[in-house]
Amino acid sequence: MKYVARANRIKNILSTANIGASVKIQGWVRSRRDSKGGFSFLDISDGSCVAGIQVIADRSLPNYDSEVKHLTTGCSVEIEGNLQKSPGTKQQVEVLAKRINVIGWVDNPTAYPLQKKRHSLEFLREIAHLRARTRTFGAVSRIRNSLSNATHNFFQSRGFLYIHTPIITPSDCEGAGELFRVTAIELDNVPKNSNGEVDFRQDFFGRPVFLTVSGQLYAEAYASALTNVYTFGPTFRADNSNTPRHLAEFWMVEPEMAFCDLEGDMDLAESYVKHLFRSVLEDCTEDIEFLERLTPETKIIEPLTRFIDSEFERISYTEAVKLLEQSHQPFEVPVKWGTNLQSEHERFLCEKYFGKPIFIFNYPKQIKPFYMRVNEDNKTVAAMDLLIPRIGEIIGGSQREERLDVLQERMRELNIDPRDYWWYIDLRRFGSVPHSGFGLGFDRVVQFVSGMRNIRDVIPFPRTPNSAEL
RNA sequence: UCCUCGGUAGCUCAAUUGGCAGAGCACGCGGCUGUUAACCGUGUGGUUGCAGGUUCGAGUCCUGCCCGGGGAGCCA
Repeated sequence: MKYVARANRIKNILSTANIGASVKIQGWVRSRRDSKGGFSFLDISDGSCVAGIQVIADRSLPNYDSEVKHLTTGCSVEIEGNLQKSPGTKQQVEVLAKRINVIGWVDNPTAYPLQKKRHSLEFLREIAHLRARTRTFGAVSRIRNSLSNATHNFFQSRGFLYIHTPIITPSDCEGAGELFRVTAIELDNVPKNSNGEVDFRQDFFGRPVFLTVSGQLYAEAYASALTNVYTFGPTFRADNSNTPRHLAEFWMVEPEMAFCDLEGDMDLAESYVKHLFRSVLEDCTEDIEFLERLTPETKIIEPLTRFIDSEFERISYTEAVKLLEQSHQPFEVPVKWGTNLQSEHERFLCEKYFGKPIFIFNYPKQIKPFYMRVNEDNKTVAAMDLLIPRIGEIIGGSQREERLDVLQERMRELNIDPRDYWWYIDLRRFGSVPHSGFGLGFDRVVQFVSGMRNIRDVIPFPRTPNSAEL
């Protein structure tokens, strides 16, 4: 038997609903229900849409008693038949099977973890290799794909170049969290120098290297030649963060624009996020509706629509602090200019006070890294965060410090060795330009759009502290 | 990492004051004239997270550890 990648999948068969047409479907059995009439209903899914297709398997099929009656959830099948109008109320059309081939049995149905009933997300997380077969994870996967596609469409249509920044890097991108070390040294035979320290000169790269925590510094180099660029790749943080919003391996979209200031940065961020919302609403309507039905307490479509049609709020850090002070809310931690805003503060502003996505910009320079551009007041830097309800921060960005002397001064203040950043400093010596960029936590956007509570459920195989089982 | 709640059958959960470890679903078998969380009957299924302790007796109480959820911090 020959197999080819098929274009005509269940989604297409259901949407064209061509009564009488001869169809072939390949997929996995979601459930089998035996009718009183001596035939069976099969619910078949191939991951192309939320709905499965109903197949009528009559007892006149030659393998009805020997095979069809023994099909269980998870078996893979190939079915040929004719599309007919369904007398049932839950679907418009169904397939009257002429031939049912079982491709792969579930050899021990009791051991197959997925059942017809609803499973907890925590349980499904333990069987990440099978959870894509559920409606929920199918929907999330299609949404993730759509957002990914929309990302490229957005930047490509604006002339941004997609660049591939390195995954392995000697740079620790100051302030972006803990690093995973990459080494080819045999850990039971570590080379030491005369001081008893690990001798990285004997390692693969002849120096210490890490997995990237951000492509930003490299993107700056390319923006300083190609004007507008973006990266979209995996990012690694070894922070011991145990929250529903953090992954040790996540995906980040990082545009970087030459000749662009902080306001231009926020403008682009706003356009981009709205483009994502708009296109996923259109592209994955059924998936989003399905997920919203699953968790009715989490509204998705209404806020998405409202955010697309409204201006995101823009407020400076200093104004935000004032607002919080005047709010008379019973915060656990009091607001104080010069310190990081607490989650409760951000949530109040974003969810309660404004009720929509907000940019907070111009943060105190003492809580931000060396590369952010120092403002006129010499107290704040041109940084911005975009917060959205329910998720919190999805974007962190800034205008970069393009002035050589100011950059060097900042590095001295923060005790950063300029020799580690010689090439980054070079960019300020040779045709420096004002430039800006940001990083968008892609998985967090998927989380927001899908309504999933835990970020571990929007990436196929999540990596978190103490968890990389498969 | 800290705070907090939890871990009982393959899954979702119950078990009163410390007193015989249960139900639904799944799976097997039988039944049923179009089902769709199918239904009816019946059967299989347990080291109560792990290791100690208290007690005549521990799923239940105590100590330590492991794992999971929620919150916080760090961030995207």
